[in-house]
Amino acid sequence: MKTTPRHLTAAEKEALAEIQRGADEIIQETELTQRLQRGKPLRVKAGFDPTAPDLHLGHTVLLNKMRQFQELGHHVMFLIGDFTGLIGDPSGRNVTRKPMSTEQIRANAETYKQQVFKVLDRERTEICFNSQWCTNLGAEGVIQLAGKYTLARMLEREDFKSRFHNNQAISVHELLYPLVQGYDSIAMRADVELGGTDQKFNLLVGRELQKESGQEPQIVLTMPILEGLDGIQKMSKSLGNYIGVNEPPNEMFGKLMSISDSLMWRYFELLSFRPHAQIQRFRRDAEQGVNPRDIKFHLAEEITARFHDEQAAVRARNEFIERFQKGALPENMEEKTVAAAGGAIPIANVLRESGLVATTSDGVRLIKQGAVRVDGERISDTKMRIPAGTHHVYQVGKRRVARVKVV
RNA sequence: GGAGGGGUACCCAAGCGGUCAACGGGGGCAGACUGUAAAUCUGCUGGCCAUGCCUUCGUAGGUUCGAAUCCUACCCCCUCCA
Repeated sequence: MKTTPRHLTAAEKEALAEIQRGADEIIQETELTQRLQRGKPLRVKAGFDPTAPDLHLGHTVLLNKMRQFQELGHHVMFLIGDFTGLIGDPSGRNVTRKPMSTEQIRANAETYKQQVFKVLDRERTEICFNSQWCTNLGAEGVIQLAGKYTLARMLEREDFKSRFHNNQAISVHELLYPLVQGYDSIAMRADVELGGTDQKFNLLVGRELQKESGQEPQIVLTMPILEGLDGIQKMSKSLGNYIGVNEPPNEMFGKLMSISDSLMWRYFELLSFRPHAQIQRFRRDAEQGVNPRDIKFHLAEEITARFHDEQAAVRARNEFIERFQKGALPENMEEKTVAAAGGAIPIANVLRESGLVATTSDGVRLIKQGAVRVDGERISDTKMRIPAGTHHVYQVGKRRVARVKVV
């Protein structure tokens, strides 16, 4: 039975637009508008696997959306899947995931908490652990839960389906994952659940289970998966194409500046809090010949300020300009001391021991390629020896610099 | 349980007695060009006490002057049949 739709007020329209921003899919949008019109704060759930203790910008896409809900006055629940962590989310996997130990999960949950409040409002966030209600489910509860879903429906899920067809193992407990996640929605009485597009199936199971238990089904809102620095693969730590929320300002700023122009718009869309109109204006500026680099500065500064502060961001920008546009040396260079055994030490060893290169062989290679400078002077002699008692600035490529004292 | 195929450097993938520290591609790094971008071109992409030496081709042995390449055993993965 549907309530007759009435026109949205201006404020409601604005709120809806805000919620829609960047979202991949909203199921069902009409349900969302209806619930918004009731004027009651929505209970918004987002679950996190306690497997990735170090958050990167990819994770923050979801956090940003949660933040938006907070600012619109809704109740945001940050769920740490400490119980489901015992199963391991099979989403997007082609192999069974190894379950984690309880200690690991607890430790990871702690690091999560420390990091998420750089985006979320601490005062308005409820942190939940699903072990709270899942532990008491018991064998009986699990069986009841399992009775609400069928194997055929489980196999609708792409990763299960392909594993099944390819004769790859699917452990029975993996089938429980979506069910337990759905049970969380019931326990939390979620109005909305947020997740990445890869979570769509799990989120939909939540809807189904809520319906069965007599609750209004949650609205599912999926966010796109953020591409990493390469602009192609998803941002992930293991691929090394990420920006960690705990990285120092210069690193963060520099990495953001290194992304391609097209990726910049994607980052604006998913990571920036700027009003949409302003981003549109940036786009027009770029089309009219404004150097995209200068627009990227705004992005890099905004993001760096979010995870550090405005001052740090400004400093990072200035240093970036000094270093890479003007070619100056960084202000705070690392100071290293290297011991020369017999009064002098080969340059490749200086590079290795000061951490500028990984191995002496690598150092030798880089010297041959003209990547090494000492006090700004390019070095070509791979066998050059550095005498003790000297203090020089060593550079390898554009990014690696250190002041090294040889003793 | 039966039959067959395969495990090579970060990943994919050649090689099947010496010329192999191992073709090629991807990725990465560096140089040129630039806006630390993209695109493009070029080089590099085991280690070290460095014109030489040492260790790598699933693991352990063996044959040989010499093995990633041949033999034996073991471990792991895949395909087909039951």
